[in-house]
Parts: sequence; C-alpha cells; structure tokens
Amino acid sequence: MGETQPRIQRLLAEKLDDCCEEDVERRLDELQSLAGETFDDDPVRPVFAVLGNETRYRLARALAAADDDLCVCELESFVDVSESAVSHALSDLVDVGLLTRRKEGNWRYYSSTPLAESLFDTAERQVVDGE
Amino acid sequence: MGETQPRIQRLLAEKLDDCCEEDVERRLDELQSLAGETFDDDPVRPVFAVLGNETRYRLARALAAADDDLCVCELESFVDVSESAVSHALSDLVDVGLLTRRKEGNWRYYSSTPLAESLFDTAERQVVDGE
DNA sequence: GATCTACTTGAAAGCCAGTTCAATTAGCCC
DNA sequence: GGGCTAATTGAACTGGCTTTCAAGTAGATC
Repeated sequence: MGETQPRIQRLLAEKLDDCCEEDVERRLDELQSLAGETFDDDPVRPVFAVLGNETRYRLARALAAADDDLCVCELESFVDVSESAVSHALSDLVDVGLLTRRKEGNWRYYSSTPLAESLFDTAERQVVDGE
Repeated sequence: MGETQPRIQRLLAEKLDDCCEEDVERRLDELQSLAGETFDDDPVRPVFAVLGNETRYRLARALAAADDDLCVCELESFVDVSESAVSHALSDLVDVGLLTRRKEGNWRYYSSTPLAESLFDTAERQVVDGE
C-alpha cells in the first residue's frame, strides 16, 4: 500500500465535500477486502499466467481449434522451438487444466479441455464481434 | 517445421496400416491450414499476452470485481509496484480492450470492459465449478 | 504566470521466465 | 537383454519483459 493514503484522502475530500480520517479508513478497508476476495487462493491466475507465453498459447489454441487430439510430433508444427520446449509447454498446460494427456504406445496425445475451449470462445466472440 | 516429417510419417504408417508420401503431404497440409486459420492476424493473442503478467492481471481482475470505476491512486493498493509501473500496466490493458479510461479533473478513472468481465466470468465458472 | 496536483511517458537496468542441451524414462520389437 | 522409438525431466544460460527513475504533460487554483 505505502503512500496511497494522502492521495486517497484528497480524492474522498473532493467527492464527499467533507471527509474525515474515518472515511479514509473505511475506503481503504473496502479496497482491501475487495483484494482479499479476488486474490486470496485465486485458482484463475495460473491459467492466465500460462497462456501469456506465446508457445503455450499457440499449442492450446491449436488444440482447441483441432477436431481431434494431436500427438507431440504433430504439435511441433505449430511452434518454432525445440522438442523439449514443446514438452515443457504441454506439461504446464496440463498442470493448470487447459489440456489433458493420453498415452498410446510410444505416442502421447493431447487434447483441449472445456476450460480452454470456453475461454477461447469467449475471447473470440468479445474481441471480434464485441458481443 | 523442420524435422517433424519422419516422425509424422511413422505415426501415419501405424494409423493407416499403409502410408505413402502423399498421405504425409496431406496431413502436413491439414496442420498448416489449421495453423493459418488460427494464428494469421490473431486478435485474441494480445489479450492473453497482457493478462499473463501478474501486475496487469491483478489490476484488470480488481476492476472487474469492483462495482464502480476506480482511479489510479486507488488501484495502486492492489499491487506492490511503483506508480509508474501501475500507469504502464493500465495503458497496456486499455490498448488491448480490457479497460477503458475516463478523465475527471486531475483524476483518471479506469473501468473494465465486457471483454474482461466475460473472460474472468468464464474462467471462474470453469475452474471452480467445472461447468 | 507560477505552483500545486495526478498521472504519463521514455529510456535504461535488472531479473526471471523460457529456451536449449544433455541425460533419462518408458514403451515396442527382435 | 539390447537397440530402437517418442517424449519427459532437470539444470543452466540468456534475451526480453517488467520495473524503476527522471522528466514531462495536463488540469486546477491562486
């Protein structure tokens, strides 16, 4: 928090026409409880943290757009990094629930989850159509 | 793409029981057109790129959770960085359409857009309830 | 105009996340 | 078991993103 108080005090003074220490305290409490509700044990943050990286984003997005699941050697075609980097990325995506993994012999098939699909659906609709 | 072809060739060989060069070409074309549809001029990627950073995520999330718009000095309470960093973060969020800015005297008020709200709504529902 | 205010902008620095390399696991076939 | 395969894992390096600092803008008040 630090030195936000004097500025907030002046903000409230303008709004309330009259403002005492108590009003400032109350506003700070409101903001703090908003932060608590939103960020304490937030399970959503890791999802967006993972999708921030372009490699991971492209893999998740490609799988969401694909009809069926794809194996690692096919997924490599969507990004320009090493096989190892692809594997790291896929693991991270599985960890946060954006993908699932399936074994079949030596091959591993990845597919997108409802979380990934609904997230990209929502983004696409809002960004493109604004609806 | 690089050296994905031999592996994909073996993958197809297993699946199709018999597989010629033509089958490999076709599969590679399928993957490439999937990539084209998904990534050429992709307006969604910048949104997720911006939300990957924790400072920007917290500011966007706090505003989506808040009832009304908030000014910069209030938003500072949600993150532990300098005033300048908050301003940079807010600008980036506005640039990709996750926030809007409003002036009122010396104060600037930020509020979340439908894009931000529906995105967090979707994520929350899917992650927590799995619905 | 001068001097506050609230916030933004640009450039430079520092750090950490993402990549790569090397080694390892796990499955198939002989 | 030995020699393939596909993919994962761990550790170290590095480049780019995030932050900070310093200066600048724009509005209010006198």
